[in-house]
Amino acid sequence: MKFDTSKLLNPWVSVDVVVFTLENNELKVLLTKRASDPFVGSWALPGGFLLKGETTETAARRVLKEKAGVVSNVYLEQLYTFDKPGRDPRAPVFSITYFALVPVEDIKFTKTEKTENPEFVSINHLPKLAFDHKDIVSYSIKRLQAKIQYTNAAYSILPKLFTFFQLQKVYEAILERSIDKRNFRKKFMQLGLIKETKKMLRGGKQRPARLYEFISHKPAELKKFF
Amino acid sequence: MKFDTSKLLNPWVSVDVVVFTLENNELKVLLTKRASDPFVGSWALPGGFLLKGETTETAARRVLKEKAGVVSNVYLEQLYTFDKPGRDPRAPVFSITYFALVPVEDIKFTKTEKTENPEFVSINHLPKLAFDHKDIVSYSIKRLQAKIQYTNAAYSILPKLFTFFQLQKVYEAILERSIDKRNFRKKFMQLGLIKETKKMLRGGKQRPARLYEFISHKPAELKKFF
DNA sequence: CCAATAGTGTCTCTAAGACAGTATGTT
DNA sequence: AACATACTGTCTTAGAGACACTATTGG
Repeated sequence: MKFDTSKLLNPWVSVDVVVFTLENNELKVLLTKRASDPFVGSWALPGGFLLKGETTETAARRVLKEKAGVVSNVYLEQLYTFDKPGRDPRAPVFSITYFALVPVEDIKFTKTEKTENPEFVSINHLPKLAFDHKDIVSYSIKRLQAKIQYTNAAYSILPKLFTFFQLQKVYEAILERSIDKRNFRKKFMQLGLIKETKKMLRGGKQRPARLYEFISHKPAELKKFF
Repeated sequence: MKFDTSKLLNPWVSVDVVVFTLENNELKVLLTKRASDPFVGSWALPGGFLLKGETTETAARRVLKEKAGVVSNVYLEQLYTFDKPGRDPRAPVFSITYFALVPVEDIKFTKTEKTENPEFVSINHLPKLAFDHKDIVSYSIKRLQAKIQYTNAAYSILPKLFTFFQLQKVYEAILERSIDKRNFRKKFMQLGLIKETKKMLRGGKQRPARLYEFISHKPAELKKFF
C-alpha cells in the first residue's frame, strides 16, 4: 500500500441493532442485559463485533438471529455510524447501527447461551442504557417517525392480517399523538396500500373487526405523505 | 480485552465528502482527480483516510479544508457508511460519507500539493467516478432532496443576500422540476424563513431584483413541509 | 336488552396549483 | 421607446381536521 498506515485510525467495529415492534399497542425496543464487561448487568441494544467475512448488514442479521431469535423477513436499514471518542471504554469502537421493524408474532426467543435475556421494553419506559445506546435509540425513533410517513414501512411491524385499530395504533405510537379514527381511515385508504379481506377478528364480546392486509410487502416510498 | 480479536474485521476507514453548491443556477458536486492508484487519473469525491485522534466529522472538515479550500461555516452531516466488499481493491475499506452544502462564494481553491485539481461538476454531467462514488453521490442527492423539503438547509447553499430567483433555482435544481414563480414566492413566504432587505441587485440591463436574507443561519426543521 | 367496540359522513378551512398581465429598471 | 427581467392576484380543487351518531356482535 502506498499510504503510511502508521498514522491511520483502525477502529473496532460493532454493529448494533434497534429492533422495534408493536406489542399491546405500544412501541417497544428490544434490549438485552449485558453478560460481560464493560457495563456488565446493564441494558443495552443487541449487538456484536463485526467478524471477518461479514458486511455490516450480514452482521446485523446475525445479531437479530442470535440475540433476538428473529428469523422472519425483517425490515432492516442502516441508521448511522456512532464514533464519539470514548464511547467504548476499552478502545476506539465505531458502532454502525441498524434499525429493524418486526411483527411481534415473528419473534421467537430461543434459549441459547447467546441470547442474553432479550426483552421488549416500551420506548416510554426505557432504563439506563450502556455506552451511548440512549443516543442511538433517540436517533432511531426520529428516523422511524420520518420513515413511517413517507414509506409503507408499517407493513413490517404488523401481522399479515390486522385491524384498522391496530394500524392506527402503529401510527399513534410512532408519531406520539392521537389521531381521529374517521380521519385516519379516510386518509389511509387514499394511500391505496392496504385492502380488505373477508376475514373478521372475533373473540371480544363486541362487534368483530374487519381484517386488512397490505397489498405489497416490499419497501416502497409513498407519493403522498401520510 | 475479553473478546477474541483474531476473528474480528478491522477495516480501514475512509471519510469521503459530497460537497454541493449552486453555481450558475445549477446544482454541482465537488470532484477531484486522483493522483495515485487505485483509479489514478479518474474523478473521485474528495476524501481521505481517518487519522489517529480524529473523529469522522473532524476528518470530514479536514478534507473540506485540504481538498476543497472550504473554510466557511459549512453545513455538514453524516450520510451513510459504505462497506460493500471489494469497494476498494487494496483492502477492506469502509467509507463513512458526509454531505456538505456551501455557498459557491465561500470556496477558495488554494493551490497546494494536496488540492488535486478540485472542480465543481454539474450533477447532470457527472463523469465516471472511482470506487463506488457514483452510488454515494446518488444516495446523497436523494438525501438532499428530502432535506431541503423539511429543513431550512437552503440557507447554507446560498450567499447571505440572494434574490427570490436564486432561491427558486436552488429548489428547482435540487428537486429536479420547475416551479411556478408566483406559487413559489407565496409558499416560501409562508414558511417565514427569510426576510426582505432594502438592498437591490443591480447590474443587469433590466429591473433590479430585491435581495432577501435568511432570518436564521442555524439548522432547523420546518413545521410545514415545503 | 345491555355492554363494548366497530364503523361511518359532513362541513369548514387551508393550501396547492393553474394561470397572464403589469411594473421598473437599462440602454 | 424598446427591451429585459421583476413582480403580483384570483380562481379552482383537494385534502386536513373537527366533530357525533349508528351498527354489530357477545353475553
